[in-house]
Amino acid sequence: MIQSLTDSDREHLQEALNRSGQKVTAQRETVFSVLLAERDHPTVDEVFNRAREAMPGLSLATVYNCLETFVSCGLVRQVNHERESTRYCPNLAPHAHFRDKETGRVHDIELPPEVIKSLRSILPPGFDSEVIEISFLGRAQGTDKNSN
Amino acid sequence: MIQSLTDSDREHLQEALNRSGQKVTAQRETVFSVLLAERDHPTVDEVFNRAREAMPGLSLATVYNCLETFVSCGLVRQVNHERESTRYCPNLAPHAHFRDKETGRVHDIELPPEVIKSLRSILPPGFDSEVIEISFLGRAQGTDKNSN
DNA sequence: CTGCCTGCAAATATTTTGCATTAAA
DNA sequence: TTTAATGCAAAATATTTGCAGGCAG
Repeated sequence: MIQSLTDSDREHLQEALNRSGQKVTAQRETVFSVLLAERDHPTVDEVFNRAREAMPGLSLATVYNCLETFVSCGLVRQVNHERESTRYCPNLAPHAHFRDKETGRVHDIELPPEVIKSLRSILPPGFDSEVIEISFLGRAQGTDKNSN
Repeated sequence: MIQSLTDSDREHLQEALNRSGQKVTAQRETVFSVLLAERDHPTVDEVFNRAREAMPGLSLATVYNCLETFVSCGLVRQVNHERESTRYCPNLAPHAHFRDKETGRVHDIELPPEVIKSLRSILPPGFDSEVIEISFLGRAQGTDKNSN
């Protein structure tokens, strides 16, 4: 069951959309609420299926549109894992991803500033990077709850 | 123009395939030589087109098969970049990737052991990772030659 | 020989696009 | 009212699969 947005999340969405001259729509609210509900980095298709529960008429193309919009206004990040479809993640704090080989589940791993700094330091002169994507692949024992 | 494998590279291929009970075929040699020739992390389709120059009858499905085989026996790594097709890279030394937003070109960035160590150290207990993928996205000035 | 591999074609899967309609601001 | 977003269907991409015949070991 997808719950609707809290006032605070709705404001967050509205502000980000307005900032880049985009409109708040019911579809965008629904898709955004799906991303916030379960922090499991769903694929487009997973988002589509979950969102349709709350909004049966919703189309797949609209889900693609919404996700692209969210990425473009910085509400959501795309994550690619090897041989996997693109996944989406509303956690904007700097973090790495850990994909469990067994379960396929994707966990967020906190990324301390000094690690980011040491990573940036390996770039040769002339290389300037805004985005760093870090993915681990392996096994996670114990943890069976959503990370974030 | 794709040159055929050096003896040393051919041995390398042969050994890796044998080790996992796979066979050396002309197609596999061709595909492997394509990967070694230009270190630009080509997509499947790019590999296909280049390989066909040397071997016109080659089929796309075979290229997919070959690449999967190479990945499975550790000859080649897959690289995924955001919103891009999977790319392939025969550089097995630990390294990060840097994708230039302007040119689309993918550079390899050397990854010092201490940086790898600091990355592993951020994993919570119970998380065990064999593979770390690090991608930078940004702009690279100057460098216009293949990195590797 | 024997089993793995190739090539083909068809099936899936994924993502994008054009356009008429609808809805937000 | 004006501009942007949705929904649909079709197209474009990307990847996988089944299977008959071919070839490496």
